[in-house]
Amino acid sequence: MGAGKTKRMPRAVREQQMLDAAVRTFARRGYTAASMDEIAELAGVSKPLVYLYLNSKEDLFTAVVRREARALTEAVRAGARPAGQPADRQLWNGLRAFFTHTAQHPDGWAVLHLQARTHGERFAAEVAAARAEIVAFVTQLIAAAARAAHRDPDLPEREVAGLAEALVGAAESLADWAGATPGVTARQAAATLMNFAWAGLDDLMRGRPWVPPGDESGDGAAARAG
Amino acid sequence: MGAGKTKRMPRAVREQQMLDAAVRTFARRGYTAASMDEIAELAGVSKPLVYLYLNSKEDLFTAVVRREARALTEAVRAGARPAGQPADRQLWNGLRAFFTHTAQHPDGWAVLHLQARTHGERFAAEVAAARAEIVAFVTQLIAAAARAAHRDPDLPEREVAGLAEALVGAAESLADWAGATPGVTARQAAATLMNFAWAGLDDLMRGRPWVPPGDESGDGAAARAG
Amino acid sequence: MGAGKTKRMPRAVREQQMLDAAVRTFARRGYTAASMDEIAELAGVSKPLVYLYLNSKEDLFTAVVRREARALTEAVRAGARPAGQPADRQLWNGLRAFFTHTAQHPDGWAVLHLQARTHGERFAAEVAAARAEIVAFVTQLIAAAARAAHRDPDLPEREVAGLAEALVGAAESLADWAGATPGVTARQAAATLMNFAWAGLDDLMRGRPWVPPGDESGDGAAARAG
Amino acid sequence: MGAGKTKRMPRAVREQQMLDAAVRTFARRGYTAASMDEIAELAGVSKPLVYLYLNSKEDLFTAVVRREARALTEAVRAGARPAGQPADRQLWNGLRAFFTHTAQHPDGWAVLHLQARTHGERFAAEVAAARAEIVAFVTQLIAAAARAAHRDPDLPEREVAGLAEALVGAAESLADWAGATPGVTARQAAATLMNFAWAGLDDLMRGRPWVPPGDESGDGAAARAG
DNA sequence: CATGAATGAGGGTTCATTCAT
DNA sequence: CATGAATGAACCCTCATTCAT
Repeated sequence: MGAGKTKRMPRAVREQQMLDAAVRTFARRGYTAASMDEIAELAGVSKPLVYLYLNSKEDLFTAVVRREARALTEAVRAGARPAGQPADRQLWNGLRAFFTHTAQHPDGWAVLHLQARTHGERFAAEVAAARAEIVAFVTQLIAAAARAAHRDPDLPEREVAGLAEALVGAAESLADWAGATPGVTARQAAATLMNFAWAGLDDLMRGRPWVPPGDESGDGAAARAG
Repeated sequence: MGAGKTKRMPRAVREQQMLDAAVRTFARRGYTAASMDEIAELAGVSKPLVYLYLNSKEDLFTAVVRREARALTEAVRAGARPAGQPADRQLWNGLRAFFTHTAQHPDGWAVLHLQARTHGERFAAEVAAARAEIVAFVTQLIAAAARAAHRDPDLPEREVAGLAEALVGAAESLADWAGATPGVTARQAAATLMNFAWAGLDDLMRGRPWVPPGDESGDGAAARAG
Repeated sequence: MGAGKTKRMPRAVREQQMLDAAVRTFARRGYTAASMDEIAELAGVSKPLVYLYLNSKEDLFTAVVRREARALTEAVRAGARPAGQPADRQLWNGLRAFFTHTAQHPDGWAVLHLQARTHGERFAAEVAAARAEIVAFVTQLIAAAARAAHRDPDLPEREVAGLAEALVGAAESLADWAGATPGVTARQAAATLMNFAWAGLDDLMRGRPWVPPGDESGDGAAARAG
Repeated sequence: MGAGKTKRMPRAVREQQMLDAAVRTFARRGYTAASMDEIAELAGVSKPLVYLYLNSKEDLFTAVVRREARALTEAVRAGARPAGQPADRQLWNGLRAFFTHTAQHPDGWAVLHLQARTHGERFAAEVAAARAEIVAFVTQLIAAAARAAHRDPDLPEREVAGLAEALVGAAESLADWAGATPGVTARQAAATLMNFAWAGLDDLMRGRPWVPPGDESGDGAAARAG
């Protein structure tokens, strides 16, 4: 019953183990400094097996990026469902899912946010596609909110794109911050960002925070927003 | 008197040439792919001289990061001066300086934002220190604004820190976006961010944008906000 | 009943299939570049079976060389039979058999002539043995011809050995040449070599070619010689 | 005065040392089995230096082949000069040069004759070009002899090509034989081949050998031909 | 200080080969 | 005997770094 060198596992399982080891190693060492030897050892297999299944360091990294990107976008999509709700509520739910996921998968987040963008066009394109998906989602939320407020004629497309970029960038930064600051929950990070983005600093200063909806799927207390 | 090999320049000048070549090479190739040979050649000096002045690749990269970080923080600080103005005005000026600087020094920005964070703790710490300085500045602006609105008792320190993080992250993201989107000026990026951060999406949707102050230090027309 | 995976063949048959695949692969890829995977796949068997029957890549190659060498010497011996005929006739028949065999088994010839001599002493020795056999046969033909012409006292043994070497080398070279030159038949190659070796260039120049015997075992017309 | 690690040699010298080591290693081990480590060690330098000067294993082998091929063809060309002499005399001189060179450079000969033809089209083409040059030379000699004997109308071009191939093949084979048989001189090998090729076996048997011209450049005694 | 010779150390990649099922 | 998981051992190649001239 000991866990001494478990052997002969099906390929799919071994592959996931390798990807797990790779995420961790790439996150900690960086793409270049991470050696295939280290990844193989951490995965508990020999190097040739890694090559047999994943072909090359580049392919391995691509597989890692793809897996982590998909997991993140899936989490956000699932969190923001269903589509019918008001824009701020969808955003609130999506952000909570985002911060929860990045908090639970810090290595994956580091690979996506730091490593994948700096080591070759191929990887950058992979992660850019996933990010574009999220930016598009936010863009659409903003446009929906504008429609709901009968505001669309005056918001040029590029301005909306800039706002979405700003919001996503703020979220990414807060994810790093929450990861580095002990005691900050996903809910708190989301609340801070909703206040910032939805209410704005001026309203915040005047004591008019954004108020989270009474949610039923949450983890207990309502977010303390300011 | 010919324009052949320029000779015998003071050490400080030679060093700046090396750093210039290094920024460019590190930005284009990435830290690992950049070779000392290429940097020396681009700087127009011999490789041993690079080692004599900068000691090692790691030290060279550190020097580059330090120089670029200092230049960026200096630019922002200078832009936000003098200290007495209203918080939104200081922020507006600081952001314009930030976007102007990143637009004019894309290689330096790439090194700081992409390379330095992904190649070892030492470099990451270096750039984190500079970033912390800017975050502190923004934090203090928000606190000042809160005080001005008699709001401080209810804004916990951590919340302010989170807001500052969000704002800085949004700015970084917009800097990338502006760099990649032709036709977006520093002023437009700053205006978009001020709208987003100061007025908030809800106000924006209702047609209540943040209005830039008639500025005297600016480069011409008032920002078109919204 | 279906034509699916043919099963349960006797060991001898399976082994020949493996050797067939191996000759082809070794000839096309070369000894080192040929992979056991490719050979097994081409043979339609699993890799472990190859190892079960042939032990190792080295043994497999040795078996291939041995089989092809034996086939070639057998063909030449059979062609030159019966022993009683005049030397030039035996040589003529043996050469025709040689060129016919190399033309019909180009992969085997390539393995023997190119691969086996360049990948280790062990293989070189194997093919050298077979070659020595043919050289010995030619040597004996020359000695017989000398005896028939009452010439032996003056032909030292080493000289005869050299002549046999020259003749065999010329044949090998012509086999390559015939294989690479479209339209050259085995009979023509043999005729060219008989002219060269038996008549000699000087006689050829003077219009005195060697004339092939009216043969009864041949494939039709008499050789056009010159 | 000891030969302890001589250092800092000019590039041209080091390159020749590397090529020397490479010829030897490639000849003994074969292209694939020869490791760059072994070559570097035999050359008395570190592996990176080999790569710095010769770029890659493939390039190194190409350089070796080119150098050895050029040396061989140069030797033959020089031996056969001047062009005005009778064909058999030119051939005789060329052959002596050929056997002398192959005897003095057995490793180079092995690389050209065995290794270069079996390890990739690129190398094969390189050596084929050199061989074609020699074949062309022989072809022209035969044609000249035919013209001198008023024999050209009846010797088709392909037949001449075949004869040249046969002669060159015989020479190659005799070079191997002479290299492997102690006591066989270049002169003896050349005499054997001249007898074989020029006089022909039939004449030889009848006691009519080809007689070497009284040469003045030779190494002493006249060739004992038969 | 330029030039260029020189290397230690390590990383990616590939096979022949074996064993459990 | 097929299948496919698994590895030991090498090999090619590169680069930061140093030293003599």
